[in-house]
Amino acid sequence: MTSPVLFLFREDLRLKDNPALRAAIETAQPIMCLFVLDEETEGAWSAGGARKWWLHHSLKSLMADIEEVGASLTLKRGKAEDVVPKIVQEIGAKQVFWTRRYGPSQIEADKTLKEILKSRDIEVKSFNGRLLFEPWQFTTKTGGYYKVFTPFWKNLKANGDIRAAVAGIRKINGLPKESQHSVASLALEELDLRPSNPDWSKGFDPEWSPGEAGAKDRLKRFLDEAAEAYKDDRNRPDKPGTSGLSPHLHHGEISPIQIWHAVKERVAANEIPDDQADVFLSEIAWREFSYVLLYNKPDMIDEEINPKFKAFPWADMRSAKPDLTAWQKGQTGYPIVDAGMRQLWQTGWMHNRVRMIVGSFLVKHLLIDWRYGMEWFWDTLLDADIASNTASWQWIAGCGADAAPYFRIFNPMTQGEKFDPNGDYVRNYVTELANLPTKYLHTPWEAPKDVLKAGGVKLGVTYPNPIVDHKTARLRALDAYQETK
DNA sequence: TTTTGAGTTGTTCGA
DNA sequence: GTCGAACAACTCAAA
Repeated sequence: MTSPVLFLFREDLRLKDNPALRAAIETAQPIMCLFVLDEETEGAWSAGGARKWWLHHSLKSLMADIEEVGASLTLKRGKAEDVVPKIVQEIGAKQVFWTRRYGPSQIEADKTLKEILKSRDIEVKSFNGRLLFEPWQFTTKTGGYYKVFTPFWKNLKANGDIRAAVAGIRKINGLPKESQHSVASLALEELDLRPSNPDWSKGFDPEWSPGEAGAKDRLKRFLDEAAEAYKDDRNRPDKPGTSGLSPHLHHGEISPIQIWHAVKERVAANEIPDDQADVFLSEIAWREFSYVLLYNKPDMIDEEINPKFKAFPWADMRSAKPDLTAWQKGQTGYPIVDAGMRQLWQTGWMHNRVRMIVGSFLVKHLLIDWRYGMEWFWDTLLDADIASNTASWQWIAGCGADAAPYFRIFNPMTQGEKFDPNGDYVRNYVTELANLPTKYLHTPWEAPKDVLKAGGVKLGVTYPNPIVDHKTARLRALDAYQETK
C-alpha cells in the first residue's frame, strides 16, 4: 500500500543538497513534485518583475532536471492554502515536505497551510535548506539574538559545525500520471512570468544562466578566477571580482552549505588564500545575519530598526518625485551613481560597492526615504531577497542594526575615482560619457568646454548636470540627522 | 549589576 | 601629497 508524498518546491529550486527532497525520497513512496505560484498570499512581497524572469528560466531548468531523474514538476497558480490541500486530497497523499522560508508573510502562510493539512491528518515535514544555520540557532551569552555582525561571525566560526551536503539525487520515484487524477499542470508559459510589452529583459540573457547547472558553473568560475583576489577586487565594479551568485542563492539553485564547503576545499588544497576565503565567507555570513535580524524583528521589512529614525525628516515626495525618477533612470548627473542604476536596469544586478554608493546617494544626498529605494530594488533586482534587501537598506540609511554611522556619507566622485579608476565601469553603462578623458569621467561638470566638446558631451543636453550639489547635500543630510537625536 | 571594549565597506579638514 | 583626528554618542556582547 503506497501513500504518495507531495513535495513543494519554493525557494529551493535544486536537486543537490536539498534536505527536504532527500527526506521525501527516503520515505520510498511515490513523489509528486509541485510548484505553486502564489502571488496572492505574498502580496507586495511576491516576486518583482526581474525575479519573475529568473523564476521562469529557473523552473524551466528544474523541470528538465526532474525529468532526467524520472519524474515531473507540476505547475499551479493560486493561494497555496487552497491549491495544496486540494491536490493532497486528489492524489491521496499522506505527507507533505518542504524547505522552510523566513519572510514574515511566508512564515504565516506556511503555518496556516500546515494547520489545514494537520487537521486532515496529513503529516507536514519542513527542513532547513536555505541557510547555514536556523536564525534561532545562535544566541548571545545573555540569551538574545545577535545585533552586531562581528560577534555573530566569530561565534559562527568558532561554534558552527556546518553540516555536510546531503547526497545528490539519481532517481525520483515520480507519482505516475494516472495517479494524479484530475491534477493537470499548467504550461510554464501560462504562469506568465516573462515581461512583454515591452520586453525589458533582453539585457539579462547574456549575463545569466538561471538554474542549478548555471549556479554550479558560476561558483566554479568564481573559485577558479576571482576568489584568490576577492578581498580587494570585490570592491572593483570594473572587474569580475565578485561571485555573482546572489540570484542563484536567492532561488535556492545552490545552497550556502555547498558554497561553504566548496570554498573550504579550495583553501585546503592551497588554491585560495585563507584570508581571501574568509572575507568571501563572511559575505555568506552577512546573509545569515540578515535572516537572524528578520526572524527576530519581522517588522524591519518596513519599519526602522532604530526607533529614533522614525522621526527622520524625509523629503516630501510631492516635490521629490523627479529626484526619485532621475535616480531610478540613472540621470542624476553623478556618473558612478548613474552607471550603477543603469547596470541594475539592464542586467538585473548591481555590483555591491555601487549598491552602497547609490543607496547613500538616494538616502543622504536626496533625503528620500529608504523604503522607496528598497521597493525599486525589489522590483528590479534578480537577487531581491527580503532579508538582505531590507537589512542593507537600513544599514546604509543608518537606521539598521549595527548600521553605518550617520555621518558616513559617500562622496560619489571619490568613490568613482577610487573603485573605477580607469572609468571602464562608467563608460560601459553611461555610454554618452565614453569619449571623455578619464580625468573628468567622474566629474564631467569640471571638464573644460573644449574637452566636453571633443568628447561629444553637452551637459544638460546629452548628459544631465548634477541634480544636487554634493557639498550642499552633504551638509543638509548632516542637519537632517540631527533631528533623530 | 557593572564595567569595558568594540562596532563592514567614509569624508573632511588642517597640520 | 600624506597623515591623523574629528565626526556623536550609543548600544551591544562578554567578562
